[in-house]
Amino acid sequence: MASMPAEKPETRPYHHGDLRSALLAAAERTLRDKGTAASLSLRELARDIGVSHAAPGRHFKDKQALLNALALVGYDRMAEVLEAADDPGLPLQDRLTTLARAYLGFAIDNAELLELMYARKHEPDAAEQIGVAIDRTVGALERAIAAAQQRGEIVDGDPEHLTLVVGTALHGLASFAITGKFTTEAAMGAVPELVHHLLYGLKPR
Amino acid sequence: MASMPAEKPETRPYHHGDLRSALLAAAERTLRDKGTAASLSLRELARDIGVSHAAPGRHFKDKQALLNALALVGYDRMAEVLEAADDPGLPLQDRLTTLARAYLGFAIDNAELLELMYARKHEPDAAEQIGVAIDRTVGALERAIAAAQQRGEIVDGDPEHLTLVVGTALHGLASFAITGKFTTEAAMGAVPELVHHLLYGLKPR
DNA sequence: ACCTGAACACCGTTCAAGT
DNA sequence: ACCTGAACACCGTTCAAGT
Repeated sequence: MASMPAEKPETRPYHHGDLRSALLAAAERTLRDKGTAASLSLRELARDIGVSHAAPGRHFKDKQALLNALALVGYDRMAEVLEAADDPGLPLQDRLTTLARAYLGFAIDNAELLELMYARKHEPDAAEQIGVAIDRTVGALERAIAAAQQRGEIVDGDPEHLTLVVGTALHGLASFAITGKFTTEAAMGAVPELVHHLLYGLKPR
Repeated sequence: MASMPAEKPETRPYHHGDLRSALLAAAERTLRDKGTAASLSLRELARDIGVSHAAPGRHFKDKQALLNALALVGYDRMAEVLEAADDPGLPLQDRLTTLARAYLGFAIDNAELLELMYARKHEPDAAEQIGVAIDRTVGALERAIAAAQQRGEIVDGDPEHLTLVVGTALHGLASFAITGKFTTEAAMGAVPELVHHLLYGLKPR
């Protein structure tokens, strides 16, 4: 028995419960409401939960530490969404399109969280944790591509490099969608064509 | 004479000069030093420049307004860099690689600014200004692709859609580089292969 | 171990008043 | 028109003290 996934009971009295996850949950809710991490105050969080304003300091050394933890939550949830959406039985193009839609949908529904997730952090330990979280996220994509490659449906080459092509494009599209460059529908609608172009290239065949 | 581009003298006494651009310049410097917009204080900016802490309020209604203006500066500068880097005489693949390198280089050198540029803003007027700025940025890419298309070197289809393929991939790669998923060298090194895959596709020919 | 209360050194924003 | 000074209502963070 290596390590069990952390349990997250849906309801819980925080009067004496575990403040850490209460803070994370409240922070996510507030972030979604206010729309920006700048207008997120530890003191307000503490007030909402009903603890003293100094209490958060026991669980997060910093406001940034809370934000980092929240970003990690986001990565975990995104990985779950992608893993759930992946269907190895599908033909390559459909499989990629499905994954792309799942990623884009998550990104649009969690725009505020995404902003945290994609923020630069220099603190080495947080960066490392986020690194493995990203790898897990990209994992589903990489498996789809490696499988297709073994079937000869994809060009030879390092699967990691090939995954990068699709990964960067999806990431960029999500970013454009979030920034408001596209509507949700336009972004979602662009997915099939994007996947097609990635597979068949911009040069005439 | 429609509208002249704003003049920006390099040196200037701010005691009585134009505070607005002094604030923007100081903000960019501080942003670069501190690394994050959260640790950027209007009061500190005012102190550095030598005006009262209420003075910035005359020029930016909000801290967010300053940040928005700074993002716009970033877009303008990025568009300049891309337009300067574009060489219409180059063969398609080289031309795209050059543009990609220029974009990536700018992104890495101006990571803090990029974070501002790619932040979601709901304020309608700022969003609109940023929209046109993005279009200008993507313009160089779009011209390269449209030209190649007319030469028959690129697949038929809406040039805007085709540009999106390259644009999203570059944007995503820059984002990965900034987040620290790649070193600068790794990201730059990945460019030629990425462009190649975009042109020739992931499916075997 | 976990939380509180008070304290410190800051903030952003507003607004009358000055030049 | 542009800036100042004072004031208001907040912050994040620390630290002794409580339970």
